[in-house]
Amino acid sequence: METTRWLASDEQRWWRAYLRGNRELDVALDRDLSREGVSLSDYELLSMLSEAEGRRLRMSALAELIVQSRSRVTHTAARLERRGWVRRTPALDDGRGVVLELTDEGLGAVERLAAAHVASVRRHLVDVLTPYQFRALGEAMEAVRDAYASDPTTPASPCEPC
Amino acid sequence: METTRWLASDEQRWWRAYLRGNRELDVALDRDLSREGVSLSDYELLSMLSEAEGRRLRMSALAELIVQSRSRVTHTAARLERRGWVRRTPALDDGRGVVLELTDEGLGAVERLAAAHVASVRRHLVDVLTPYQFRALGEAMEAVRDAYASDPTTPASPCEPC
DNA sequence: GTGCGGTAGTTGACGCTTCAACTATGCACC
DNA sequence: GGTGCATAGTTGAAGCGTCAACTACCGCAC
Repeated sequence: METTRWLASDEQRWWRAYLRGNRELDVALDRDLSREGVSLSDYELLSMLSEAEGRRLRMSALAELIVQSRSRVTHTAARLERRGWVRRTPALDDGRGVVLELTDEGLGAVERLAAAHVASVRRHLVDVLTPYQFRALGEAMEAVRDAYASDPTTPASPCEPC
Repeated sequence: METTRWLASDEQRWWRAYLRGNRELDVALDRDLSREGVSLSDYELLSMLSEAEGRRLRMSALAELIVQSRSRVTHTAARLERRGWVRRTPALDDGRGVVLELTDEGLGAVERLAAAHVASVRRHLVDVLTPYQFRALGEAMEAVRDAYASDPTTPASPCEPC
């Protein structure tokens, strides 16, 4: 057992800032969206669909895009289907697959929600940073995102040493 | 109704990077901790307690520190109490108050968890950034955090126009 | 010292997320 | 062409988080 490399005091400070800022941003965005009757994760799903070609995506592609389990996407899609915003159709090229499609009603909803959401993102994130800070934040998070993708312990890999 | 100021393409890109990177980091940290039998939010509560003077904190102080509702903290504390890691005692100076205290067993748990958690934070965040990037991330998130604190629509303010 | 509004914390019900088990299909190899 | 293993998606139960209602207490005003 090797000794732990603890965080230096600056590292600690930034890590804490990340934890708190992130949590607060999440709370604020979710609160703003919930006034419109959807959660942030509902919105993420809908907005990915709205941008997809033909406003349709495979369930698993959707799951990966929004970084959620397939099970969660199934449940969320079921809820959104009950609201008439989304429709499930079998995938033509793969008998196991399901394609989720945004209905016209769903598209209307996304468009309405998007305006509120963008304002919220601006208010709680973009506008509180200098353009330079925002860019630095974005680039750092790109590095985090890409590291995850190439992480061998990510669920995608079924067994470690193969 | 005013027209929406949409995100410019760079802004969009960084915002998306933030969303995904953040989600993936969350998933990774939570997965690593869950192997030790606790969730990230359990850990945050425990670690705040472990650093507090006398390893004790008022419920509401704890709630604010980890940016969670008092109700959630009550539930989490109840679960941790069942595991023998924390103890609830009445606050001496305020008949309404409850002080949550980390037990010796709880302290042992935090110390064990901390090593694993720090390694996880390093692996998924600190080590994938240059020191300069990490600092920029931390400073940006400090700005986000501080903006939230001074936001008049934050739950702290009981009524809007007063 | 009574009334009143505000704060601290809890509770239980409901809704969302997770997890493990399951069905069904695809794909490779013999 | 059948066996075996992987992938796609669903299901239901259990756990966690949220919300509104509730108790109990504080502190001030009168």
